[in-house]
Amino acid sequence: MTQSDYLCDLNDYQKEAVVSNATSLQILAGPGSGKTRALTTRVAWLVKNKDIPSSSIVVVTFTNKAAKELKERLDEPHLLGSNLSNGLVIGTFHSFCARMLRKHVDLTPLKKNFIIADEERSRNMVKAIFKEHKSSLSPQNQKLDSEKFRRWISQEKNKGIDSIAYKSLYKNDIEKMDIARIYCAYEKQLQDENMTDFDGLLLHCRDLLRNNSALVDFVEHVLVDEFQDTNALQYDLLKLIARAGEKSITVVGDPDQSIYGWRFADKAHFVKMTQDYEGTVIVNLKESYRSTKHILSGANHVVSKDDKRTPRQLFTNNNQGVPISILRANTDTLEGEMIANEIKRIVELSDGLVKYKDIAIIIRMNFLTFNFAQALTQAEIPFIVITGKRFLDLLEVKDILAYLSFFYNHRDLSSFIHLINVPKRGLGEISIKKIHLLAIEKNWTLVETIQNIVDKHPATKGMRIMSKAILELKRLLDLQKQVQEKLDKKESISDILQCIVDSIDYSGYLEANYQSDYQVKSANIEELIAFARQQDCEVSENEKGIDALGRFLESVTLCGNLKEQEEAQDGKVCVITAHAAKGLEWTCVFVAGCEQGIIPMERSADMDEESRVLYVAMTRAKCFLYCTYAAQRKRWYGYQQTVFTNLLRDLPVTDYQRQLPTWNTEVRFWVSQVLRLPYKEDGALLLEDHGDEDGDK
DNA sequence: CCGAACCCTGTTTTT
DNA sequence: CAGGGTTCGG
Repeated sequence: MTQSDYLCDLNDYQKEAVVSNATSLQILAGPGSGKTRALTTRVAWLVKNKDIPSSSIVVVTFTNKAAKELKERLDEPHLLGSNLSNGLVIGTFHSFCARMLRKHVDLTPLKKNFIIADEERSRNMVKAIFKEHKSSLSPQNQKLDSEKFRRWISQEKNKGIDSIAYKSLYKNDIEKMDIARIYCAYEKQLQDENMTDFDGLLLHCRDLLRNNSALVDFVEHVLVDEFQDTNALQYDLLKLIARAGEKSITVVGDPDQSIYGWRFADKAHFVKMTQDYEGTVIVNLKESYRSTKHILSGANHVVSKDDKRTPRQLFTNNNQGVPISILRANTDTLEGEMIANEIKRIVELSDGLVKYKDIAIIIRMNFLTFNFAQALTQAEIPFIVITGKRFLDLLEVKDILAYLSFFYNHRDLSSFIHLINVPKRGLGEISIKKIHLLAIEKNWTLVETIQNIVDKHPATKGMRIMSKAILELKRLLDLQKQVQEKLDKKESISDILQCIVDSIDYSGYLEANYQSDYQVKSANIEELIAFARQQDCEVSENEKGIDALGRFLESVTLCGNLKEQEEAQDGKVCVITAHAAKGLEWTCVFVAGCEQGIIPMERSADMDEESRVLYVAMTRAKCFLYCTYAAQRKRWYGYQQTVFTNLLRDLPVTDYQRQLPTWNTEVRFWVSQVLRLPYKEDGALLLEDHGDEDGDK
């Protein structure tokens, strides 16, 4: 078979990974070693050289962003081109599972039109259940808050233990039976409302595949991105999809970048995989193209704190660069100013090499954003804060989505509770409870129940609900019917949203309840409708109506950030958490707040993971890396003394400096080399139109 | 059922 | 200090 030209640009390690015939392959990819390139090229190779139809290839990622990026890369003509890539199954674990469950819903405990409960719903649900069961719990457990229980439940689910299994597993443990009771009640509630949560998608899908293995007959090869982030349940799922080695599996990842332990991810799955799949081949992408030697060496020092770690041989042929700048400020405000000043200096002195968009401030915790947002605003530096807050988590968006959700799934109690007093309708907890209980007793949906209450059905005799409230319920029903009609007529989701917003006079509600934020919130609603309109265009004719609504709700739950990506570049400095920054890179990076208690975080369960978080943050930098800290930081109120992080305290002296990097012709020259930008021999740069050096376009 | 007054706790990271 | 929770009085 002739070597195709798309393999030419690869280095030896990458090539070995791409063309491996192993049925079980691990690609260990350190920061900047061409992970995405190896993965996408391997997919192209499987299709083009091994004649595997693209529809038999499944690519799983953890984030929507990663899925999107892979898809875009594969669409490029020199890899697959959009023709060949079309049939690929590519998406997050959650979207893959959701797709399977919808398609084979009859084989699952879920009912048609099930919806996915996001975290807030799940939280509210557990909170309510906890409250209800509180008195019957052991004294210790009564003192805990519902959030603890939710986490325990989630943990069990991600271990693959469902409520029934949990109950029987711990039937002799009084403390754990408290959890079991809440777990079971929670699951029952989900089922009653025809819902499942994020974890449930995976768990249900596992059961589905376990009992119906033929459903994944179509799969020839499964590829997994960021494998270090897999938890036990996801690992089981992969095993089911790959039929435990019968089909081929390729995983790509980096144990050193495993920073999701708190979400039950376990990098030990790399080892487990070699045990579970005989003849697993491991390829190490040893060359890093991203950072200078100084940065790589400093980062390596940090991650090596973990003595249980297998050492790596990551090297770079990049320039030595300058030592990492470790900068101290007296207060957090001054830290912000210091960074702002340095950003200005870089942009000025780099002579066009480094622009605002090439700079990031990476932080460990979201509450630090405020500090830097303020400093950057004051310095008039354009910036964007990537909060990780999802668009759909905005209250105003949820208000409207609750209506949509309720009209889609008539058993959706949590949406009903959410929407019933937005705007105020004079129904309190008691009335809602009555409606809920009646619905359960008669096995009516909530919509049917309300209908019967309004119609004064004999069974509702004993219900004492205020006449004003009855009137409001009637109006709600009218809206529901109107929406149903629109769905039957297959009208677009955006029109339906608009109809809901108008009919409940939502802007009036916003105006009355939020004086200052009113306009922002209205704009967000506009944004939601615009997003729906965009989705409307992508839906095929025969899928309109109720199914389109289901798809819309699913995509909006599973993919929280609708807009952040595009905004990210655009000539702005980026303020971002280490977790959100994984997979990204900038010419210049400030890792801010390098203090004991912040990095490593005070009550982190796993200190080794903390060093990996810092490792990830540091390895985002290509040319310049600053680690900054403030001797005093505002905590909740008042200032607190801080100390420099232990993780960086013993960096070898050659690896850091306590001053700002110098800029001169020589520096600009090696920077242009590391960035792979065009230059002249004499060091004068050709900077016109070098385009987007991040290479992700 | 609602709002005002009061008490408490307490700052991760996110599909 | 703030935001969520609880209590109490209309």
